[in-house]
Amino acid sequence: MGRPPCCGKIGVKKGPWTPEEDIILVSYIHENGPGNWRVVPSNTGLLRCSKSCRLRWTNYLRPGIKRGQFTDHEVKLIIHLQALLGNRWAAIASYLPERTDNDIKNYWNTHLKKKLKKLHSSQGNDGFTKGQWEKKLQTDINMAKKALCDALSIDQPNINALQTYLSPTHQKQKHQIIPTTSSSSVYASSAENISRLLKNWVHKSPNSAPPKPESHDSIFDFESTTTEASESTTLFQEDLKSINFQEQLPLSMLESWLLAESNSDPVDLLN
DNA sequence: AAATGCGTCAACCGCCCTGCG
DNA sequence: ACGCAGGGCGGTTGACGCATT
Repeated sequence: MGRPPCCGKIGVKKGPWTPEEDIILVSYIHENGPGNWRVVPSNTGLLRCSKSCRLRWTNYLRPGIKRGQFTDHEVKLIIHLQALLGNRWAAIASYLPERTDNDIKNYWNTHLKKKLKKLHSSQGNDGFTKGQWEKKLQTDINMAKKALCDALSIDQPNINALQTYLSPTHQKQKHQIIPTTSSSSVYASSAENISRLLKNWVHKSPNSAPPKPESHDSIFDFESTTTEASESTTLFQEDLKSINFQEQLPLSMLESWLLAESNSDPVDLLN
């Protein structure tokens, strides 16, 4: 038997929050800050369970939440991140700080999932473009998975594997299908780690230009500079050893990997 | 105008993880 | 080492509003 639900107590209110309840909760958090949700109902007099209060705050009342229509950019990001991370909505939401995981999850379930399914089913009939985009995306994901997983083994051949993936010449191999051997969750944690390392790696280069998030080439040009290849590899290895599993894949890197090579736009395809 | 269907999204449920005693 | 409780997260539900018949 599992634990009884936290909201199972008699007298605990369920359902939509009223404006009055919202005001009480917001003013309490304004004074005391978020956290220690256990004491919130008793301290505020709200007939809600602590979990409900936390959810209301994080999903609706918290400052900085953007509501309403998702922009094309946000939609692109969600599609790509979902492909990379799977249904890890909290992780995906960390790339869209103004959106909540609940919002993104709802948007995916109500808007994108259906459209992508439709797109997928129509792929066989017409669209070379649609198929081409999906194929590219899948290929890139598979290559990234393999290169990053290999690189995390921290030996020289595997470092080379990652560098190969990151190099401009990789683009010429982009239609090569590499079988997926790892789960998306394994890849996700690897990506988070590798991100910081890649970022630092670029910054440490004495002659490299500052990284431009918009430019996919500005990042990759650096490691094509052969005179620094040896030093770079050393730095790269040092960074690999100091991997922090809590770090996040930089948005610029993600976009560079996944968007720069796509001629067709997934958002357009969904319209 | 009423009935029905469908889409949307806030909120809930239940499982898992983590910290603490 | 163990159990408990709180918090986090993903999946699901159900109320609501709009569109269609």
